Amino acid sequence: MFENEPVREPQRKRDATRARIRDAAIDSFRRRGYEATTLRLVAAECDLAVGSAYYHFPSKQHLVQELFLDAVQHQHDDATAQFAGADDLIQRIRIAFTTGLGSLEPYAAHAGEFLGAMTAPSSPVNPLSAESGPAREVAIDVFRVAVGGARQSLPEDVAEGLPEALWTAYLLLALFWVSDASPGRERTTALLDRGLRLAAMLLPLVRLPLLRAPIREALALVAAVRS
Amino acid sequence: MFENEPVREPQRKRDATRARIRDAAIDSFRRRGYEATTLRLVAAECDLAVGSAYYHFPSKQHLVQELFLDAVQHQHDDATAQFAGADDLIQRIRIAFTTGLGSLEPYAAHAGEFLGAMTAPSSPVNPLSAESGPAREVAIDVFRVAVGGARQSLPEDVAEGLPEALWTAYLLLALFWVSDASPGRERTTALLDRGLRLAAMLLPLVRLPLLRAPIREALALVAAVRS
DNA sequence: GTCTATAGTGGGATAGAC
DNA sequence: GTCTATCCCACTATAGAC
Repeated sequence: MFENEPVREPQRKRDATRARIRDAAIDSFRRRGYEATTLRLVAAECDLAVGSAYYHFPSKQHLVQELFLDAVQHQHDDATAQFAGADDLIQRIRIAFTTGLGSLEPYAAHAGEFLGAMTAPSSPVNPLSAESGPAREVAIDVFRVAVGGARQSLPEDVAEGLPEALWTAYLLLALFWVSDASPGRERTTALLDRGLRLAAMLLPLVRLPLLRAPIREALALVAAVRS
Repeated sequence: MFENEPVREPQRKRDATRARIRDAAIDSFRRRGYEATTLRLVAAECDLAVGSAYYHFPSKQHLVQELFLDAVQHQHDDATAQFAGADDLIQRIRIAFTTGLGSLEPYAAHAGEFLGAMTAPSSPVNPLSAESGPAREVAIDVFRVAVGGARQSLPEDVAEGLPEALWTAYLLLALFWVSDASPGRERTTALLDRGLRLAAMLLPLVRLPLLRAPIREALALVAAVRS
């Protein structure tokens, strides 16, 4: 209230402990996956009691939230770096997708275990949940920059709806990626290639009068998914 | 080996017990949802011990499998009845979708809880898993009949790839439906309407030479998802 | 305000006796 | 085939130490 020190000191300690738990949990998620990561283990690796971990994070799923924030931050940084040398729309979209999947790569061995936590609508880790808002904003922004910085010009409604549509497509691709057991996840790469080739085919047709109505309808459909 | 009776009798008992557990579980899933359904409760409602339930079904998820088999059978029956009076392609596709969602309606209150069990790639309940094969075949067949019995004729490759593409779209619509909290799930209905309107718009364009390549690419993309 | 220690609940799943 | 007993987990409760 009247002094800074008594507040700031505990705050630093609080944050330091939080960070220790966070880092140990993320490390364990990478090495052991979601299910084999128990809060007993995480707490022990921090030399803390189980109750202390629960004091800082109300549930195991909230620790997964930290993982996603970390991953999306990496995606953002990697994409930003690669966007510098690319002005073609399709190429920039590819960068947005591949950096996203790249940020999940450390968890690839156990990726499927996280889906259960992610898909429950009541889960804080659900990509559409309020608690996932910050991570979601960063992710969508990557797609906004990808579209906005491209050399090609798009009809206004397409340019506006496209980033969210791409983010939705990215979630679905990640869903596929998780189940992809092919060597080097080549099936996911092939699927992405096909999607981008399709996009490249549709790009020149986007101003065709005959296709205006279907395109508007398709955009409205994607917009209806999030609203 | 050498007689029928000693084999057949236990077989009947075995099936009867299995059916009791199955029905009690499905009933509990409807009333209590996935999480609140415990095998202790289900076993108690069958006057059995927990271990006995596990003797017949190796996991809770295998009981969800029974639920899906039951639901898809209802979809199949309802759709078959309604197909009799409809020969328009779009209308038949609508029937396939609405009967599918209708078969899930009894579980609507707790639908989200099942997603976690469904999306884990290792889960037997995953729609793409080997164990889900029987349920999947019935479901895809509904879409095959919907397309095959329509008055409109389609290019051969479209007619062949469309049923699986529609089934995939149905899974995605169900994914949306699960999270749809709008009154009467009207957002899901609106989404389906939009999708069908889009399909109706594209239908007359399907033989347009300019669109042959993108359409083939789109079908190949969906086919790549299952393979 | 931060953390520990401890004990407990109830759930999925399993082992082994009968 | 069925049971009882048991394991390990996420999570909660609480009382008190620093």
